[in-house]
Amino acid sequence: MAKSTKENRKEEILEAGLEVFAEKGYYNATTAQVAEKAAISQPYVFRFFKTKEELFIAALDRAFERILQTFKNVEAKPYQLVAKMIEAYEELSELHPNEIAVQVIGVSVTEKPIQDIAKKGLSQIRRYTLERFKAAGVKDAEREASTFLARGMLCNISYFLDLPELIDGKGK
Amino acid sequence: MAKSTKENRKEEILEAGLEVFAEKGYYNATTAQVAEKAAISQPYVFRFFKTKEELFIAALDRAFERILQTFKNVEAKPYQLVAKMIEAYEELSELHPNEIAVQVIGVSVTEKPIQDIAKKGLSQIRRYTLERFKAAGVKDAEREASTFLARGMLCNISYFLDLPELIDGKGK
DNA sequence: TATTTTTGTAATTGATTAATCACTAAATTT
DNA sequence: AAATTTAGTGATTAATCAATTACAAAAATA
Repeated sequence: MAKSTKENRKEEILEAGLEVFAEKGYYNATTAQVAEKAAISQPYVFRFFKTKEELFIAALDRAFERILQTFKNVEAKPYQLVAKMIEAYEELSELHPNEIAVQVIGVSVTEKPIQDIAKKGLSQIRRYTLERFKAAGVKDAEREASTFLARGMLCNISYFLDLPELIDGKGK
Repeated sequence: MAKSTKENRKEEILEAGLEVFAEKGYYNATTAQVAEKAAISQPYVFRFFKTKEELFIAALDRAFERILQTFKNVEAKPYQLVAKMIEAYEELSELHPNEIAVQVIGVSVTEKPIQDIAKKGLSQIRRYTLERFKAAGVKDAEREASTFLARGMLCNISYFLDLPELIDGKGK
């Protein structure tokens, strides 16, 4: 059985944070709830993250990092690239639903340092997708990339609000 | 010069609320800031809206109501329907930027009564758009409607985050 | 085994803010 | 002009919570 190292503890708290933030949002989540989920005392959270904001940033950053990495791992022949990327996204959102929720939440938080992470995340995804589309010879790559991003965000929202009707069931 | 009737006052507070919420988000907006912008005392806000939540709901509801109405007012021949609707949306977002911001904010607030308004608003827009597209004989109307909604939401986010690069400059 | 470092908690604080209360002045009605 | 309703404010409260402090026990080290 693995011993609870320092990094290990930090990871547990981050994971607890993801859960609580996903459920309650940034402002309604309390550090006490995070602590409880991580099975430690409330003040101990601050030994690993200086502020609640810093903890949320770590969570948001992970969410964006993972989705970008997921896209980078997609291998596909040009003609099936878009389909494969959608597939990768769908897989990820089943595997890490909390990270999806945190993305939605992060976008409308007004604290500057958090907003900056959200901006960076969205920018990177958009940039990477565009490059990939271009390289695959996708027609009208600019538009396809922003539509791809847009539909992805709407999926996230639809998941977060529990409003499945927002997206069309049967894909094109 | 128009006298300040009761309805008039309520309207002023709602307008002030829209401004403050758009700038600070739901949780960071204080009723004192709303009051200041409306040039009244903080407690007086509560004579018109029982709670801060109720004020936000009124603001969010107005935002969704306006966008739906805007779409309903669009007249266009079938082949130019989509273009006209995009045009209408763009006009509206220049005319009422605060309502756009409030839509983004409303989507990730976790208070149930607020979330319900957001769900209703999105649902209605999606439903109406779909009907309209179908009636105009748009091919693959389901998909076009959700793409339309998705791109609209991404526009809102891109506006709220001040991240214009998210959407492709030159429309197709 | 004495000392220091690490891991952890209980108790407290300090700031914030929605909402209420207690009240006054001005209109309006009788 | 007395009585009542309407419009409005200053002061207060009650709750919440992020963050700090002060401490204790266990582990590691000398």
